[in-house]
Amino acid sequence: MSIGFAAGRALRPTTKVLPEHARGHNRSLVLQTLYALGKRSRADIARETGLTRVTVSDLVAELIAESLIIELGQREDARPGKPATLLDLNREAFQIIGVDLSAYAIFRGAVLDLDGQILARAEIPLAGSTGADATAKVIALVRSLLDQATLPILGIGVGSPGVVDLAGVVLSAPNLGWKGEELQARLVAEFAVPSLVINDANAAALAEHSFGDAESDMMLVKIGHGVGAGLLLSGTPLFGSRFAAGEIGHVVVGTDGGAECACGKHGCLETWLATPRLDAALAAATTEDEKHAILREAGQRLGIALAPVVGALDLAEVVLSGPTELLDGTLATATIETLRARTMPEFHGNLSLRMTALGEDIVMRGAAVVVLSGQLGVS
Amino acid sequence: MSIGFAAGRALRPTTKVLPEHARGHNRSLVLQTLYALGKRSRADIARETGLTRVTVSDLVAELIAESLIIELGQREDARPGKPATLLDLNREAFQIIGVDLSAYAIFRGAVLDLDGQILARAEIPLAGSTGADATAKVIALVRSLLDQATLPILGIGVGSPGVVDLAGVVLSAPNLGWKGEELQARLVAEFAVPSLVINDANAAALAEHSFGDAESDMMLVKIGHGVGAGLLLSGTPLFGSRFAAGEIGHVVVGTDGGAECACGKHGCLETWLATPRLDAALAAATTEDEKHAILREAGQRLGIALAPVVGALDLAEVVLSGPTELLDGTLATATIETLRARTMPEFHGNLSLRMTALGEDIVMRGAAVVVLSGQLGVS
DNA sequence: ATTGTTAGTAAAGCTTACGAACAAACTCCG
DNA sequence: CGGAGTTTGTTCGTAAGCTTTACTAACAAT
Repeated sequence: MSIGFAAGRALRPTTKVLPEHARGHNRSLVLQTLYALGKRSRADIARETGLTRVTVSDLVAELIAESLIIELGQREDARPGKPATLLDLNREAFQIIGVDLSAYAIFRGAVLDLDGQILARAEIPLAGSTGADATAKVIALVRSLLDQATLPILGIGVGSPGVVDLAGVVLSAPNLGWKGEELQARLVAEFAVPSLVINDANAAALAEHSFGDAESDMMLVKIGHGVGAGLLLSGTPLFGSRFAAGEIGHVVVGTDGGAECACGKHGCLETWLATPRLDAALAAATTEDEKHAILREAGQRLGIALAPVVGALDLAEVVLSGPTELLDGTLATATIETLRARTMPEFHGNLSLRMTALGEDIVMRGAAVVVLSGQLGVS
Repeated sequence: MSIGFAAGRALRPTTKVLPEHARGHNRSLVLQTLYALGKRSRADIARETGLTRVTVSDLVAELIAESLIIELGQREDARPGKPATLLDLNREAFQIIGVDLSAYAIFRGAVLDLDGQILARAEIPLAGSTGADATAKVIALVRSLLDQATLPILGIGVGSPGVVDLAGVVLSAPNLGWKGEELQARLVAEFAVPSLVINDANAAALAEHSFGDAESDMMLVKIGHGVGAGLLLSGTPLFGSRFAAGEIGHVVVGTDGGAECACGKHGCLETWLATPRLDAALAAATTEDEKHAILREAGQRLGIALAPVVGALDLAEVVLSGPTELLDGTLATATIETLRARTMPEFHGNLSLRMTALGEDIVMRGAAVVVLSGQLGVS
């Protein structure tokens, strides 16, 4: 009496599932195996997935016909039995457009290969554009990237600030003046290419998971002009009941006041950590000790705000993304110390906090992951 | 190129899926429809699930053969066409054992019907038992409940305090002296009945979702001798990377010290909210104003701790479970006011906080939900 | 009585995955 | 060198699952 597909506890079923859906799943499973583990024979894939060689051969034939997989010739090493024919994702067949709308005053984008490597870049200054003008700049940026692509495009991925729903509608992005902007639909209409729009911090979290060997339960805190977070739970991004998960910039920290925020409250996380505020405070400081104290305070505030989240979600890992010169060092150290001091050591002793190694490209690469995941079921 | 079964974003596939799994899913879908919506004809179910009448008939025949569904006879109301044969879950066919190990100094249990109604109760004083003795008392309690059951048992559900993994091993429950206690396996070995052990707060959250019309993204905060939480995200309980999700009792609250906790830290959530502490503080208070202030303070502390969690997860609802005389009123009011003041009104303005209506039976009923969900895919 | 509608079933067909069996191609070892 | 054993990948036939099509049964409306 086995129910549902989730391991562990059963999910409440909500929609019918047909055998063809199961096939789609198994198809992705084959792609996933090749994507993650590299060159493999059909028999290897069968062993790793639990499917039979027959079924794998069938799926592989279909995928070869679609040019998603290629045969690489026979395996070299000498061993008994008929030599295996190696397969791999056809990594030379497609490219991906990744776009990052979260930087200050500039939209950035890149052409990436299926492994997430950046092949070409483009950017366009925002120059104060909002609303429809900002949308036009996104379109222009994507167009210039498509010109630079040298292979067919698997899809367009966009990491946008603000609240983004599952249909890629930017429900709210104050800085860009968007409210209910149907960006994903617009991209599909404009370019007739599969397009996916997702929140910037969620994209970053996915990038860190795919390319930065992050754990499956992690939180990525993105610090820039604003402060936001992306949450990965069991490897899946969390969207929240109103698609506003991770919007922690305006959560009040501590019980002792704090500076006034643009939102009207006092002591929001952003008042402690947004880079303009930090830069200003550091510029006003005269001694190294003062600067040190400012960064320590900021790190502690972040730790105070994150402690309940880390505890409630039992997170294994927190990753910071933002200007290294501000975050790495004193600030990060203060954050992890505060986090450890305010949570259960038994449960969270091996909690780790680190900077992302993906730098400024994290959102673009995360946008590429969204495309890979959405189009191939791979990540 | 549709991938995966999750709506919205694709999941990374991890295991093969066969047509028979799809059938299990659709089977649950039929049961779920009858469970949630009540009496229905085959044709009704077909319309609601999207499956064809043929497939529904086939599944129903199988379920009738297993006595999980019964035919109730023809629909009464007059309308054109052949009269429909109404079906329903065979609610008289099975009963469920639900056990709550989270109360102070006592284990409680009940025999429940498939609708979660309590048919009989039993309890056994803990009398200081820990370790194997405590386990023996669980077994004894279940045995006495099985004696009271009047129908075959669908399964045994247990809500245990502490950290419980997906195999029903209580990894850690300090008050019961359990460390790696394989309670679920023990119950199966002892009674040869499907058994499921889950964390008490998670069970409570599931009960609130199934019987207390809670939203799908909610947090249930359980306040008693300790403080813990159960999180439901898209209707699914969150377990966390080390199965310790919801363990917020020892998260430090605020930036202004606080009483010393049994864990060694100062200002843990439990030092503000655990019922023995609250009772003691209230007993020491002389005036009504003082008592009011104590409850206000406790509520505010809870709000301070929950605000980052509510913000990060974009929760729509927080439910409190525990002694009504302490929680309902001043404390709950202070909590929701604090929560609102410390989160984004745009996103969380319609956040609601309320007491559970399920009272002391919440964990037992949640344990029953776990059985229903695990055995039938229904909840 | 005729017409039209609804419920449920039967038959046939398609898709998907599986197991059995086999040919090809290799290594190993006497 | 040549047989034995191993491994790969394919072919063939089968079982399971859902769909479409077509049917019968049973009713209301006219």
